[in-house]
Amino acid sequence: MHGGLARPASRRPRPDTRVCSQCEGREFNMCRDLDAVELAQVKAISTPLHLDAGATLIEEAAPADHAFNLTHGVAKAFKLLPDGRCQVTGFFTAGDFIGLSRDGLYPYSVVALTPLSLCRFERPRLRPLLDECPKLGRQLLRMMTDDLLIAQDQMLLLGRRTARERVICFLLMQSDRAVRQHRPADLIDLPMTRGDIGDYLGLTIETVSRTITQLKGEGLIALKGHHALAILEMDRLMEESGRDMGLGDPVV
Amino acid sequence: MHGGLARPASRRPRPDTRVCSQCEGREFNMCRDLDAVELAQVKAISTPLHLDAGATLIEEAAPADHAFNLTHGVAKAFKLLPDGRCQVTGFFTAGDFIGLSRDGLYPYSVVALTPLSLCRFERPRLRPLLDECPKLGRQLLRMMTDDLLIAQDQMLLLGRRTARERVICFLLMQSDRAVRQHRPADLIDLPMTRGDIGDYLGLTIETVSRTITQLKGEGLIALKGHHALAILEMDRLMEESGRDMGLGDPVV
DNA sequence: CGGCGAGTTGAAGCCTCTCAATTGCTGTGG
DNA sequence: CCACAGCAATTGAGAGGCTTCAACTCGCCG
Repeated sequence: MHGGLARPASRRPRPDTRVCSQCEGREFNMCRDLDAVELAQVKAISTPLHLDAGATLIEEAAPADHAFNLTHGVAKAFKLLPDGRCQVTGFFTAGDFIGLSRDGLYPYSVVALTPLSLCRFERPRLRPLLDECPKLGRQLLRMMTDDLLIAQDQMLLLGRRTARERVICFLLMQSDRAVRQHRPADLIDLPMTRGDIGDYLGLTIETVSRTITQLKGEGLIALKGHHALAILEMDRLMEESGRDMGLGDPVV
Repeated sequence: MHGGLARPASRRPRPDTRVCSQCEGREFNMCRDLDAVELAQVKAISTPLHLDAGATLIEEAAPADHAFNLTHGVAKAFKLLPDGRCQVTGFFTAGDFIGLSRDGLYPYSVVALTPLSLCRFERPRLRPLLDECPKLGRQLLRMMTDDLLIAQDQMLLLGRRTARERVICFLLMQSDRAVRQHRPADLIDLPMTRGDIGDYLGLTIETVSRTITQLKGEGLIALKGHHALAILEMDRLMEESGRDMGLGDPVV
C-alpha cells in the first residue's frame, strides 16, 4: 500500500531493534538517560513488535492495555468524528512514546505509514517501573512537555493560520525533524499521503495539493516524486511561516 | 475592565488562599495527594500572589523563571502571530498548574480574566522538590496527560468542526467544568469575552455572536446577560456536538 | 444619567471546500 | 524489463461558510 515509502530509510541496513544500543530512537526516547542495569529492567518487560505499512497499531477508544516505544518507521495518530471527518493529531517517528491514556481507553488510532519496529509494554507493568526509576518518569515528563507545547503550536496553526502558512509550517516541521535525525534540512521525505497532510493541517487534499503546486511554481520547493521534495528557498519559507526563528536581536 | 465578571465567585466569602486546606484547587492541583509534611515543603518555596482582572501574569517568550498554582479565578493563555492574530490555547481555573516551559521561555502569555490568587514558585527550587517527592511528579504527569488529551481534542475541534459545533462543544466544555467544580451543569458563566471565545475556537467575534444568537433562537440556550447563560436542551446540544458521550451499548 | 466598550446585526467578499474529471505515480505481473 | 492496473495526486469550476467591514444596540460603570 504505502510500502514503497519506506525506501529511503530501509536502504541502509536496518539496525537490530532488539539491541537497545542500536535503537534508532535511543537519542530521544524515554530510555535515553538509563544505564545498563535500568535498561535491562525496561527490556525485561518489553517485547519487540513489527508492523507492516498500513497496519493498525492502536484503535481509538479500545482498552489501553499497552504502551509502545517506536524504534523504527513512521506512524500517524488520528481521531475520527462519527461522520468520518478525520484529524491527524501527530506523526510518530523513532523515539516517540505511544499509548498515553487517562481513562483506560486509547484517545486516538495509530496506523503505520511505513513498516514499524516497536518495543511493546503492558501498561500495568510499566507503572511500578516508573516508581522504581525516577529517571524514566522525568524523561517521560520532558517528552510530554514537548508534546504539549507542539500541540499548542498546532492549535495556533489550525485556528489562525492560512492554508499556505499551514503547508509551509508543515514543510518546515518536517525539515526540523530531518535535522534532529541528522539528515539534511532541505531534503524532505513525506511518507504520508496528501490526505494525511490535509487531515493534519485541517485542510482538504485538494487544498494541500494546490498549495504545494503553487510553492513549486514560485520556485520555493521542488518535487521529487509524490513522497519527497527539496526546499529551494528556506529563508523565504521561514519568513512566510511567521514562526519564531529564535528571536534575533531587534533591528535597532 | 473585566472586573464585573468575577461577581458570582466573589460573592461567597473568598477562602484564605494562604491556607492549603482552604485552597479551591486542592481537589485537582499538583498538591492533591500530599500529606501535611510534604505540603509544608511545597509551601516553603511558594509565595502567595494576587492579580487584578486584566493583569498579565506571563508574557510569551519571556524567561520562564516561575511556575504557578492557580487557586482562585480564571485566566486565559494565548499565543500571538506577528501580525496580531491570536490563538487562546486554554483557560485556567482553580487547581491548574501554569508555567510549563522547555527552552526556558514561556510558550504563551497568560492574562487574568477575573481577579486571581496563585501560589508562585521559582522554577529552580521546584526541580529538587520533584526529586524528593515522587507523588508530586506523578500528579504533574497526570495533569499533563490531561492537558495533552484536551489539546488533542481541541485540534480535532479546530481542524474539523464547523462553527456551530465548535460553539456547542465550548458550551459543553464549560458545563463539564462547572460539574467538576460542583456547580450545576446547565448554568454557565462566561468570564471571557466573545473575542476570547472566538480566539479559543478559531472563529471571529461575529461568528461566535451569530452562533450563540442562533442557538438562543432555537431555544437550546437562554442568555443571562452577556457573561452567563443557561442550557435548556442539554440532550440536543450533546447530539449536535458529536462528542463521545461515553459509548452506550451499541444498538445491536 | 451618560459615555464607552462589548456585543449584535447586516451586507459583501474571499478563501477554502465540494464535486468531478484528468493526469501521473508506483508497484505488480507478465 | 516493460506495460498495465489501480490508486494517489493534480487540476478545474462552482458553491458555501466564515470573514471582513461597518453600523447599530446593549449593558455596565462612573
